[in-house]
Amino acid sequence: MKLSANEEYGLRCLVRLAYAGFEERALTIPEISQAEGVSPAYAAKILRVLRKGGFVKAARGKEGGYTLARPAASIRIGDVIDALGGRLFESDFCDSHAGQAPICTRSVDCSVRSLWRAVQVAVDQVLSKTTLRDLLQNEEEMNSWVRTIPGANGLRLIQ
Amino acid sequence: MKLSANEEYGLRCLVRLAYAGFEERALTIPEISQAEGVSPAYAAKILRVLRKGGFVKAARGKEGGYTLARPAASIRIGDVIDALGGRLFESDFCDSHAGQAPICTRSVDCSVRSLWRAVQVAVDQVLSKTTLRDLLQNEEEMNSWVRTIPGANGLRLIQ
DNA sequence: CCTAATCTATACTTAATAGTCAAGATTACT
DNA sequence: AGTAATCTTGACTATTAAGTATAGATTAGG
Ligand code: FES
Ligand code: FES
Repeated sequence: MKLSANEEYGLRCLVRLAYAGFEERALTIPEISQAEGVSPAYAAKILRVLRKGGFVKAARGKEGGYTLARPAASIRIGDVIDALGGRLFESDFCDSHAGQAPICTRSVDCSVRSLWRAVQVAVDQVLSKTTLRDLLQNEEEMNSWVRTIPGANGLRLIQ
Repeated sequence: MKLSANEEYGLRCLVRLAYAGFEERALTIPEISQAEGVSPAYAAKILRVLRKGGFVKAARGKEGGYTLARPAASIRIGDVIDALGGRLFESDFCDSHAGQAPICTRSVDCSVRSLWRAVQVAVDQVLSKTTLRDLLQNEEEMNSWVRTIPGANGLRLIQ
């Protein structure tokens, strides 16, 4: 249960593109690569995932580059993370972790499964209510905003 | 951001040991291995992590086996998951994902970091309030119980 | 039409996780 | 003491994720 590199870099790239969108500007792979400190080839690989997910669009050739495919406010971070790193508790998780048994021997009635669902719901609670637009604020604004998420009341962000 | 195999199997083993504990019974590696459908060698590897984490204790030799190191009610699932799979948003995550730059170029004021913290808190909200004891109920009881977690009110478990 | 700047696709290498294997150490029982 | 059942350890292999390399396709502008 760890954030993946794809999730981290992918989201950072999107935020950058959203900012560039304010000035109607496209960003090229070299630009993004340098801004995030990753290799151009790796940036390209990440951008491809974002393009296939429908979050950004690309223009080729001179004067080309990447822009958001739709307004930042309509891009749910939950969807972005799904595209970049899959779900925490995939629907086939129990099937694929059944070892040699046909399925978790407790599968008809499994409290562990119930716990994973609860964790997944808790994560979705935050991610599905956050849009790319919400990430275009400074950290402090973001901290207060996140506390207003219903179901996440009382979250304490001091770590 | 995916559950790891260690987390899944480790937690399942622990639940099994908790049930065996009701009858003051130790479970051997072959027993656990067969019950969970994984190889004995793999079960041994997982049990080792749990032992090093202080959740189970082992007795060697004939009549040996594994038992819980302390009462199920005092084993926080959050701690177990930390031992088995690390944290979602490790404290050095941003440092180790800075690419060639010394750190995320937005690091003094990063809304993405704030989001990751919020997700981590949401996960902790569930896991730190759940003990192994809570997992010793059937799935339905577990579903209702999980809804009572403060801060997770209104969670909907239908997936 | 040619060129330079750009994205695209696939294959490759490296690192991390998942899972196996084999040799050793401890204990109960006879 | 001897034996069989048990855990312990470290090294090994396989699979997946992270990151690189290279050749090709598209476009603006001269
Ligand atoms: S059904 Fe998935 S852990 Fe039991
Ligand atoms: S500081 Fe971690 S993503 Fe910006």
